Formats: sequence, C-alpha cells, structure tokens
Amino acid sequence: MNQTKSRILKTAEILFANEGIATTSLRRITAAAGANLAAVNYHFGNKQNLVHEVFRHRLDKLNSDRIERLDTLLKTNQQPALEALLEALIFPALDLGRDEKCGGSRFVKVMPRAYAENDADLRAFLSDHYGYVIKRFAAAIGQTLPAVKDSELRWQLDFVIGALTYVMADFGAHFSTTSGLGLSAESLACRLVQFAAAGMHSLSSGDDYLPASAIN
Amino acid sequence: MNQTKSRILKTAEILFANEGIATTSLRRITAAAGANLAAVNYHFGNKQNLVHEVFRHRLDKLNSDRIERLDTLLKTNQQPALEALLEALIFPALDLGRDEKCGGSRFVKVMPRAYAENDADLRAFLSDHYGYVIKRFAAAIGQTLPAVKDSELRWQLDFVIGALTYVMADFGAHFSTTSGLGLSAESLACRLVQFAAAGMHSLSSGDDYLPASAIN
DNA sequence: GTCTATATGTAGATAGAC
DNA sequence: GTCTATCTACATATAGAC
Repeated sequence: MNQTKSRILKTAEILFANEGIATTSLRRITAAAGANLAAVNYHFGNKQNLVHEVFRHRLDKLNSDRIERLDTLLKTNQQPALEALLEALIFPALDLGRDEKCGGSRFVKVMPRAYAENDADLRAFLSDHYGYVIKRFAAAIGQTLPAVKDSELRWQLDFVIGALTYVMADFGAHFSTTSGLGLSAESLACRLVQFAAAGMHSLSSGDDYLPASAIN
Repeated sequence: MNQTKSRILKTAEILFANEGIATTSLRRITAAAGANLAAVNYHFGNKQNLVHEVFRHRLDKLNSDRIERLDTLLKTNQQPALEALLEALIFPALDLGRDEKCGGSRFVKVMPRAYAENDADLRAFLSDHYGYVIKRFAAAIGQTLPAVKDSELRWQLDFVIGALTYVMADFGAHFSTTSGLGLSAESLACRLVQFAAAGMHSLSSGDDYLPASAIN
C-alpha cells in the first residue's frame, strides 16, 4: 500500500478513537498525517469509504479469528461448552485490544463508536460484512442451550456483546494511560467469559427470577 | 417554562437520539421545533448548555429514583441481596425506557451517545452531577460481596452498566418500531438483573474460571 | 421574546497545475 | 501521486430592529 495512503488510514483510526468518527474532519486527519487534504479523495474516494476501510482493516482479521476458533471447536466437539463458545467470541476481541504493536489497542476504542454514533450507512456496512459471525455464534450457542428460545438468545447475546463492547472501550482508555489498572486483558477476558456464562446459564435454567417488588 | 424553550428542548432530545449530539446543528433543531435559530442562544446561552439541559432534564429524576430505592433498601435491610441492589440500579433505567408518554423512551437512545461521542465537557458534566450514584451503589454492593476487591467490583459494575446501556439503546430502537420483539421492558429488566447477579456471584465465588486453551 | 441579517469559521469535495 | 486554490454548503454565534 502507498505510504501516504497507509499513514492516512492509521491516523484516521487514532483520531476516530479519540474524537469520534463524524466529528473528525478530513482536514484534521490529513494535517496530523502530514498529508494533503486532496489525498483522501484521491486514495479513498470520499470520507465514507475511508471510514469503511478503517473498520475493514481490523475486523476482517478479528472475525476470521472468531470463525476459525468456532470451526475448530465444532470440528473436535459437536456440542462445545457454552464457556468455550464464549471464549471463541470474546478472546479474539481482547487479543486485538492487547495488540499494542500493530495498533489493535487503538482500534478497540473505535468499535463502540460504530454502535453509538448510529450512522445508518456504517451499521449497514458492518451488518453486511460481519453479521454472519454473530448469526453463526447464536446458532452454535442455541445448540448448547436448547431450552432457550431464539428471541431470548438474541437478548442474551446483546447483554454479552454490550458488556464486551463497553469494557473494551473502557479498557482501551485505561490501558493506554495506567497500564490496565492492574488487570491484564487476558484475565479481564476470563472474567467476562465467566460472568457471561454464569448469566446465560442462570437465564436458561428455568428458575425465573422475580423482582423483590413482586414478592413483597 | 417558556413554550419555545420547551419545544427546543424536546426537539433537541429527539434529534440527538436519532442523529447524534455533535452532528445535530442548532439550525436543524430550531427548524424542526418551529423556532428561530436565535432562540437557542437566547434561552440556553449556547449549544453546550442546551446539551447539558437535555441530560439534566431526564437524569435528575432517573438518579434520584435510583438513590431513593437504594435508601429504602438500606433502611429496611442493612445487608440487601445483590439482586435487590441491581434492581435499584437497573429498574429505574428501564422504567425510563418504557415511558412513551413523557418521551423517556426517546432519551434512552441519547444516553449511550454521551459515552461514545466522548465529549470531554459532557463527560465531566455527567461525572460531576451523577458520579456519586455509581459510587454509592459500588459501596453498597461491596458490603454485600465483601470477598470482592474494590478494583474487581469496578470492572464488574462496568460489565453491568455496559450491558444496560447497550441494551437500552437497542431496546429503544426496537421498541419504537416493533413493540419490543415480544419482550416487555419489565421482563427484559428482570432478565438483566438475573444475568448480572449470576455473573457477579460467579466471579465472587472464588472458583476462578480457566480458559479451555489453558487446560488443553 | 422573537425576528432578520450577517459576521466568522469550518466542513467535504474537486479542478487543474506540476 | 501530490499539490494549490477554490467552490459550495453549512456550522455557531451575535447585533440590532421590532
């Protein structure tokens, strides 16, 4: 890849992480990258495509890692444990967050913005390109927890992905400044897997929780 | 409150929810509210103050509801169950999400943006005004789970708030279009409480989870 | 309290020289 | 492939008439 092009891509990722996607101007990006404003349009066509490329650059690998782990699990074990499936979903994400050298730890702060900024085009791009990953995990987890309806599973996975997304952003923020508050990405990932598995097992146990207000 | 002022406040909330805070212009707000552009500066001073007022308008009540529930729990029971404490944290948020009539269901889509857009001023405002709420819950939960270190508890509450924030935004989006995918806000809240309590109990049990990759 | 008009800055995008 | 210069649109904010 052209040097100017890759500098713009890298700088865009940093600024998107720190200052948001919609609010970061092309002028700001090119100035920080030591490139000319017109270079963005030359190399990427327009801002929208630049945003897509920033995500594609990281998510292609993250999601192929997830699918690879999932396939390995399903090949060696036709009914993997919930914990193992959650590991396959969660560990690659926090591996990315731990990757200081290639800048993956920067990208984990960009990801939550895709959800929160709610850019219709970006959501469509992500859903088109990576939606099948969540679908495949939902299907595999559905096999492991047959008592749970599909619509229930959908919400439970939302809990898990919400916690993962939020904690990645928070972890990314603290990791760079305070070296992780004494908690490594790996141990954080283990805690999240344990947390999520316990939560999902509890919700699939059939022992429905009743609010205290309904008991009193 | 002046009619023009309250129309601007309400319209700003809707547009912030749908299109983001930084990216929604005052022109767009006043045009949609049927007001004049200059009215914003007259009634709110500047855009920053308008943003603060949108949040204050909802969060004052949400957080006083949480504190009221927490105080009631602590008054009648000096060691409340984890589930009860999580209810006090979570139920008011999903009550707000269910409030179609007064527009609370709109606001739940604005809240995640406060995290994601990472506006330093807005974060400071929220932390200054409402940070004590999370601190009080952390303290109360710490009493109930004495085996858990403060720094651990911090991450676990992040899991919970991440799941809550994410699911509120997602729920708000689907609630308005499909009437909630067959799941009421109340039952969603119960599931989240059960999920979070099971996760936190598991992490405080001392049975540390080991990744499958470490076992093989 | 509400309006028009305008000052001032910045956004994305592109034409055309080199 | 990279630059300068510029177009067009839209941002926040304010002064001053009514």
